[in-house]
Amino acid sequence: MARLKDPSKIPLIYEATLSLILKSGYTDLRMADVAREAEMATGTLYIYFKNKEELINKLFLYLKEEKISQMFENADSDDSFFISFKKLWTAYFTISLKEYPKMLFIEQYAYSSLLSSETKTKSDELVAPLLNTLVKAQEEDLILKIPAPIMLSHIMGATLEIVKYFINTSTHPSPEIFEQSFQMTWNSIRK
Amino acid sequence: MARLKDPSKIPLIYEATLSLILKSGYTDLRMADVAREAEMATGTLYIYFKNKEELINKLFLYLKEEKISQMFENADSDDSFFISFKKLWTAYFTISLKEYPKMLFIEQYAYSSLLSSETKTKSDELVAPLLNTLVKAQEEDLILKIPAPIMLSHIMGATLEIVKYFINTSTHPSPEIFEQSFQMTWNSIRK
Amino acid sequence: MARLKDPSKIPLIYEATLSLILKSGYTDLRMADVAREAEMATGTLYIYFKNKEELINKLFLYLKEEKISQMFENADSDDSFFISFKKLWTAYFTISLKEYPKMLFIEQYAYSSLLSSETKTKSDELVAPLLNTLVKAQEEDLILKIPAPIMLSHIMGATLEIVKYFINTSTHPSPEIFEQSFQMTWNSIRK
Amino acid sequence: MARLKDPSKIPLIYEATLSLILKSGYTDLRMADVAREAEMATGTLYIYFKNKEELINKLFLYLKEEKISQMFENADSDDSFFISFKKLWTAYFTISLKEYPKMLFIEQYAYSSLLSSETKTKSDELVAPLLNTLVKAQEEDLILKIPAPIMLSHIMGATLEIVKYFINTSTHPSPEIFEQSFQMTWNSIRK
DNA sequence: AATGAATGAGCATTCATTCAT
DNA sequence: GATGAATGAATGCTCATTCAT
Repeated sequence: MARLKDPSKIPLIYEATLSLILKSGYTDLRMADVAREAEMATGTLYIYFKNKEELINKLFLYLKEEKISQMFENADSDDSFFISFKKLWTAYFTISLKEYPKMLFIEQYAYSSLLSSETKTKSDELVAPLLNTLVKAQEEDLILKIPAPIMLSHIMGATLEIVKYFINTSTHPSPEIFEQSFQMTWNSIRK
Repeated sequence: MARLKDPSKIPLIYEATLSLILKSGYTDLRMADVAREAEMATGTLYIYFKNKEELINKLFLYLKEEKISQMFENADSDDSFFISFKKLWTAYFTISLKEYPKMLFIEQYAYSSLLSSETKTKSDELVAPLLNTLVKAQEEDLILKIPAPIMLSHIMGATLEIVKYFINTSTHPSPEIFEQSFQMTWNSIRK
Repeated sequence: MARLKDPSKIPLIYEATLSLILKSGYTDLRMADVAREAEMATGTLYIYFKNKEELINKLFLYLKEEKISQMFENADSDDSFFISFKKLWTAYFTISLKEYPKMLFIEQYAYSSLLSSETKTKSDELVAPLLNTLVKAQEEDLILKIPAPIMLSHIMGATLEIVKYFINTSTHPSPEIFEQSFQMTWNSIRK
Repeated sequence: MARLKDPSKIPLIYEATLSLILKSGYTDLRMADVAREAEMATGTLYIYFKNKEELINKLFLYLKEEKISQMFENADSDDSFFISFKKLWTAYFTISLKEYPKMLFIEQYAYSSLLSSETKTKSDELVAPLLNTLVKAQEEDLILKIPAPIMLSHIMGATLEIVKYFINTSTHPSPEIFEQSFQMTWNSIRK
C-alpha cells in the first residue's frame, strides 16, 4: 500500500513560501528554495500542489481565511454593535501590524493576475461575514446607509494604510494614535 | 556630428512599459517586449536605462510625480480649506479611477523590494505638499489634530480601496456614491 | 530514491568541451554547444559545473593531470637517468604530437586570466614530479646544476615549439629529426 | 575636399588595444573600450580597420615586425657568429622580459584561429632573417646540421618559456641564470 | 510518497557593427 | 573624417516542471 499524503507537509510548505516571499518578494520566489526552506525535495512540492500558481492561490485563501477567523475570535453575540465593531477593527489593526507580511501578501495578490477567478470568488465569500455585520447595523439604523462593500473598502483600506505607515517607518502606534485611528474610522460611518 | 540622445524616447519607453505591466503584470514584463512596444531595439533601452531595475524605479517616480501634479491642477489659493480638500480628494478619486493601472503600479511597487531606498526617499518627498495641506488646516483648527501622515494614510488608503472596488466589479460610481464616499472621508477628519 | 549524480557525465562534458575548443577555439565556445555535443541539456552542465569558468578550470587540471600521468607511464625505477630522461622526453614529444589540441589547450590557458590562482597553484603541484627527476640527477652530478624550474621550462618550451612546427606545417617528424630534437635537448643539460 | 585619414590614430589604436588585452585578455576586449582608451569614438575605429578581426591581424603583424626589428638592432656584420647569436638571443630574452605582454600576444595568437592564413604567411616571412642566420652558420659548419626551422623553434620555445617562468613568479633573472640559460641554448646547437 | 537529477524554454544583457548627422 | 546613438543577434545562466529510481 502506498504511503498516505502527509498532511503536516502543507503548512510547512505554506510557512516556507511566506517566509521567502517576505524576504525577497514573489519575483524571487523559486520552487527549489521553497523546498529547501520546507526541508523536502523539489519534487515533493508537486505532490501537494499542481504547480507554483496553485501553491500561491491556495496559500492566498489559507491566509485570508486565517486572518478573518482571527478577526472574529473575540466576537461575542451579546456585544453592542459599537463594541463589536471596535473589537473587529482592533483585531484587524492588531493582526495587520503583527502579521504584516501575511497581510501584505493578501493585499498585494488580491487584485493580481496571479490569482485565478475561482480564487477571487472564494475570497469574496470569506469577506461576507464582515459585510453582514455592516448590513445588520445599517438595518438597525446605527450607521450610515452606504453600500456595504463601499463602506468596508473604506474602512479596511484606511486601516491597512495606517498600518503600512508604521511598518514603513519602523515605528509603533502609541495608544493615543491607536485611539485616533479608530476615531477617524468610526466618525466616517457613524450616524 | 553624431545623433544626440533622443529625449522623446524616454516617455515612449515609459508608456510601453506601463502598457505591458497593465496587460500582464510585472512578473511577465520582458525587456524585449518593452522594446517592441516602444518600437525600438532591445539595446536601445539600455542606452536610456542601466537595466530593468532602473527602468522600474524611474518609471515609478515619473508616475508618482505626474499623479501628484495632476491632483493639484485645479488648486486655487483663494479656496477655503473645505473646497481645497474636496478638490484634492475628487482629483485623487477621479484620477485613480481613470488611470487605475498607473495608480495600481504606484501602489503595488511603493513598498516592494524592487524599489531602491533612494527611490523611496524621493517618493516621500513628492508627498510633502499633501502633508502640508493637512498640517496647515490643523494649525487653523479646521480638522482633527491627528499626526498628518496618519491622517493622510487613512484618507488615501480608504479612497483607493473604494476605487479598487469599482474597478474590480467593473462598475462605475454613481454621483450619489461618489458623494457618500467623500462624506465618509470628510467625516473622519472634520472637527 | 532519486537518481544519483551520474559520474560518467563529467568526462562526457570534458570531451565535448575539448572537441569544440579544438574546432573553433575558446572564444567561440558556447555552453549550448557543449551540451549538445555531450548529448545533454544545457541545464545539466550547470549541475556539474557552477559556470563556464569553472568548467574551463576543471578541464585544465583534468588534462594537465592526464598528460603528466601519461608521461610517466613507461617509467621504470631501474632505468639509468639517461634512459629515464629519454623516456620522459619521448613521451612528452609523442603525446604532444598525438594529442596536440589538448596540449595546446593546456599551454594556451596556463597563463591566461581565465584560470583562477587556485587552479594555477594546483597546476604547479602536478609538475613537481618532473622537477624532482631533474633535481635528483643534479644531486648525482649527472646534469648541469641550473635551477630545475628554469631547466624544465627550457626543455618543455623547446620541445613543444618543435611539435607546433610539425602541426603547423602538417608534416611529420622523421626518425632522424626526432633524434636530432632529442640531441639538442640532451646537449643543453648534459654535463 | 575630405579630410585625410589621420595616420597618428593607428598607433593610438594599437596601443589602446594592447593595453586592454594586457589587462583582461582577448575574450574581454570590446571595441567600445578600445575606442575609449584611444580617446576616439567607436565609429572611428571602423574608419581605420574594417572590423575587430582586421584590427587583431594588423596588430599582430605590427608587433611581430617591431619585435624582430628590435632583435637585430645591435647586429654588426663584423661580429663572429657566436657573438651575433649571443646578441640575438640576448635581445630576444631581454625584449621578451621587458615587453612580455606584447610577446605573449604574439605567441598566443600565432596559432590561433583569429589570424587569417594571409597573416600567418606574412608572419613567416618576418622570421626569414632569423632562419637565414642559422642556415649560414650551418653552411660554415659552425653549428649542428639540423633543419633550421626545427632549430629555431627549439631556441625560441626554450627561451620564451624561461621568460614566462620569471614573469609568472614575479622574479628577475640573476646574471648567473641569464648566463646559464644562454649556455643551455648554445650547448643545444653547437658542434 | 519522496527524491533530486535532468530538462530546455526563456530572458536579461552585451557588444560588434552600422549609419544618420 | 568623426561621432556615438541605434541596432538586434547572440549567449550565459535560471528555474518551473518532469520523471527515473
